[in-house]
Amino acid sequence: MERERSAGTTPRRTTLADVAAAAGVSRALASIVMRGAEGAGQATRQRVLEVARELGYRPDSRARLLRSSRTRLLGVTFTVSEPFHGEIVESIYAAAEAAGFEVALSAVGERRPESRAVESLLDAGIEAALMISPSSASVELAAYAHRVPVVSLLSPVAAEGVDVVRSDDGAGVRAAVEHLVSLGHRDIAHVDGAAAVAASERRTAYEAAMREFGFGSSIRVVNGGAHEEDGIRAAGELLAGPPPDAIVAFNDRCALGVLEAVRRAGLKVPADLSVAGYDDSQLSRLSHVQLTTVSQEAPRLAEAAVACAAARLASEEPSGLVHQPLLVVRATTGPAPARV
Amino acid sequence: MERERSAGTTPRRTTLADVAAAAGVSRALASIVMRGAEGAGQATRQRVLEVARELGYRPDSRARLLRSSRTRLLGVTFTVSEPFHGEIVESIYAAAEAAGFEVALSAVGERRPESRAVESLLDAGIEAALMISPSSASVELAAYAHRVPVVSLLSPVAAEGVDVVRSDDGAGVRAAVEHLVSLGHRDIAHVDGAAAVAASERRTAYEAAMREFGFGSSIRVVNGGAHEEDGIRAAGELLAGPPPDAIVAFNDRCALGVLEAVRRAGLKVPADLSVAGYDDSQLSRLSHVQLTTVSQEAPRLAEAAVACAAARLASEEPSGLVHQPLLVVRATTGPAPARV
DNA sequence: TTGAAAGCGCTAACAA
DNA sequence: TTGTTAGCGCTTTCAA
Repeated sequence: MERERSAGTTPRRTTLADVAAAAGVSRALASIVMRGAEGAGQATRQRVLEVARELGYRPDSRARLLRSSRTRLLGVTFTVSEPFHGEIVESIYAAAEAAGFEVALSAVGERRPESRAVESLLDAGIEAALMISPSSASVELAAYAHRVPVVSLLSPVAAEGVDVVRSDDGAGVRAAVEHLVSLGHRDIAHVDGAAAVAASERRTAYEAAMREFGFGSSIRVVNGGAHEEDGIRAAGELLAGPPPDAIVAFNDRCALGVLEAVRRAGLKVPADLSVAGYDDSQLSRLSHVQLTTVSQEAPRLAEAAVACAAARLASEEPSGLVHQPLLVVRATTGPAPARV
Repeated sequence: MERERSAGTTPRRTTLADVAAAAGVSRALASIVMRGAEGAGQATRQRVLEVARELGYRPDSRARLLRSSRTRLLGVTFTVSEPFHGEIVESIYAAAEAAGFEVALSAVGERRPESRAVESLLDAGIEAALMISPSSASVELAAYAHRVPVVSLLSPVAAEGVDVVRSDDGAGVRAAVEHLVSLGHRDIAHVDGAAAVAASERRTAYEAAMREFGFGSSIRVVNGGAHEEDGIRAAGELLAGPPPDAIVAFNDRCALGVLEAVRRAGLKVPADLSVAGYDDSQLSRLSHVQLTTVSQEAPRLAEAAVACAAARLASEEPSGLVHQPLLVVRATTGPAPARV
């Protein structure tokens, strides 16, 4: 079965020149119309647009990208195996579109280092890079930032010229602890994120909050991590001794592991023990999970990141880089059990 | 703080012309060397490469894409909220690189229809499109296929000119059923995928396998879906009456829901009831899940898809489009309980 | 083996 | 308001 597009027969794609010719105007004018730029009369505009639609014209992004100084293209690096990154990516598309930007995606994975992901975006002509949880060293990030504005999402890296958009983890953790305290819990433990991004900030905030509420003496931090396995292991350690009243986990995936271990140990959640996560990921919203967690509000984070990039491109100072997280109370936290 | 890249100061990126000039050759020759094409002497090649490295030259993909007829760019559409898609994407990067292709990603999401995802790739100059679980109608797919070779991954769509790369779901489900039968199970139920892609094929295969093993009379299909919630709901229905020996779920996420409901009903897995999933997703591999499942082997699927696209581009007939899945036995299936 | 010339499809100065 | 003229950085004939 021969296809239309097979060797030789390829029906050339409609170009701007075709549209211009059919509408009886110059290419430049057609370009102005297609871009919605000013400099064309009402009548012409109508006609060109009409013709373009009839011919099924679509601008060639390669040519556009090559030629224009303002590509209005935003590069995004994300880790393909992180569900929360996916949520942010989706929101970035929406925010970018609203702000008149296109989006170029580049995945980071086990066999695809972040450096390659960024380089390929740079080669593609992005105007700014949004990096979700960047893992590159500060010097590398600074080098990228030397080329285009770089916005780090989620991770509070300190690199010259890199803007950090994130939610206030300290406030988020504090809110979780406060919520548990208000439910009567005292012996609140923390399963931390170990070497994960933002782990130390959350750990510190947990300790500060415990002291603030007068439970400095019951501070208990266990080495955890960012994934389910880590939560299970950490909770295992925690339950080897007398169980705490409640556990604040580094993130949702970790919290899921904690929940699993806690239930496996025969304890009821939240009757015997409350658990809180962090991220408000889709996982936490599942009907059988109903995890109390802290939302970073992906859509707003994405908006802030896009706005930040836009500001830098307009040589303005970005604002609203730190966003206040939101406690989402679901079913894994409840009143503390009556004390002995 | 002024940045180097701020207004006016932008240090022009090194171009091929710079490299050519520095190496004392023509742009054309430098291009040949950079592409690794033939037509340059050993010495020249060395020198040009050296100079390029010194100057930190990186080819501009926009220009390259615009000019060359063979862009060697593969477009990939995927759904950002589907973990399994992510696994495939990662494997596609590896397979594409091995085959000398670049990859352009375009996400499909709730607010970003597949049509937009594909169109943007087309505008970017892709040579072929790999669509993971495409949801577009046949006519649309056929229209895309009219422009570039289109490969559908996972979903067995029937559209003119679209190649389907997938694993043999029938064989996979049959293997799961056979496994359960060999463990002594008879009353094996199926929670199907409802309207999900490939659901009907798996359902049919389940029924066929049950008949094949002589348990046609205990065929039991419950309306499920592709996500955890669906599994919970379906298992709830199933457990309203006398529970089956084993359950084969549409996919892993559904199986996770089934597991949850089963355990909530006080049954032990696999002591009281065995559960099998489909996909061998990362979820299924988690230490506390250890789900018996059927692997579609993402890396091999990705390789096959890339090979298929490459074949089409070379005007050859693709082969190896249907891949044999692999049963992965973990901890959620075990011997049938002793019968009454 | 090398180089000169001609564009890919588009945008951006400028002039009319 | 419109059209003309130059390219963006690269690849691709074609001739030397």
